[in-house]
Amino acid sequence: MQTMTDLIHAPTPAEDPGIQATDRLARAGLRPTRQRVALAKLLFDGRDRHVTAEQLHGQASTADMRVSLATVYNTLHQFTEAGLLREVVVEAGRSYFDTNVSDHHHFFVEGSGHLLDIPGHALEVSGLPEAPAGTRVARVDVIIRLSAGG
Amino acid sequence: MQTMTDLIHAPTPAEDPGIQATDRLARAGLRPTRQRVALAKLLFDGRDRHVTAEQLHGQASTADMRVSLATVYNTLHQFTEAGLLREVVVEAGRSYFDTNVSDHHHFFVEGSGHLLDIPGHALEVSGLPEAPAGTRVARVDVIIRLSAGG
DNA sequence: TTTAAATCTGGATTCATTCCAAATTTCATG
DNA sequence: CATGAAATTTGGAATGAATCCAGATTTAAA
Ligand SMILES: [Mn+2]
Ligand SMILES: [Mn+2]
Ligand SMILES: [Zn+2]
Ligand SMILES: [Zn+2]
Repeated sequence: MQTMTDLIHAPTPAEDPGIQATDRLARAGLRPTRQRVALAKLLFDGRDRHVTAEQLHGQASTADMRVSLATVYNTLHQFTEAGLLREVVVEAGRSYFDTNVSDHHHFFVEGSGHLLDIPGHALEVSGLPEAPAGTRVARVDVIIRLSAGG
Repeated sequence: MQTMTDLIHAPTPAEDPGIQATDRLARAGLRPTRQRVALAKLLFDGRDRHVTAEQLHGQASTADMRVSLATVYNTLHQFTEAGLLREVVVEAGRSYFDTNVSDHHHFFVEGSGHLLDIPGHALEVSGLPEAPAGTRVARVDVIIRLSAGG
């Protein structure tokens, strides 16, 4: 549930890499439950991360945090809805969650399944046709698929 | 298995939209089994199509062709390996197979799951960073995600 | 505190896709 | 045209990511 105080904040989480997990949740209007705080600490450690639910669940287990896989899925989706994460689909049957919510694109290394960020300003897409009537552009994803072997 | 005669052909299937299903298979070095010919007829009807395995299986059933779902999957993958199709991933948990194997990109309409082609020449991606050492660019996919509501 | 709403959880379930081993079909060869 | 080895097909089982569910627990407004 949203409370009045959620509406008076200006700064975006992405702008402030050093903010604490609890603050981040508060700003996003999410209750700071034990599980969410724990997962936020793992996710927002300063690096840009691209993780699957299973990977994050594994990392939490390793760190002796008790969180069910169902909650990891719930949390990742909640964080995504709140704009704290972005979902990236590059392979059928697997979703990555990206802690970098700024405008950017990706290298995808086919064999390893690794995602690498390409800053949005580095890459330019020109000649975009108009969106079909009755639709609007929600997002432009550029995925550069890489194979091993230079 | 490939035979000697597979190697002496020049023209690419994509260049000749009117060729028969059996010819297409022969040129790709695939045996013209009843199932493959039937599916090729459905797929390469002149239009550019983006179908899932389930959709194609449904269409085959409707047309009173008896083909198992396992064979549809096998065939789609074989056609893709042979360069007759291209696999497109835009949503987790679902693969589309594209009869347009020329260089192009896609609009993806979020709600309906529809894919629309954007000719490759219409769109230009500039400022591509160099591929990381030990890798080469296999493909560049641009996906423009559309939401309903102009 | 009290208590309703929100959240968490293990287990069942869904669903696309893959796997499997037996049955059938294709086709090079004689 | 017949033979046989290799390729292909197939129904059903298995997989694995993701979702669903309903009961137990936690959060936070009042
Ligand atoms: Mn996963
Ligand atoms: Mn499908
Ligand atoms: Zn990223
Ligand atoms: Zn296409």
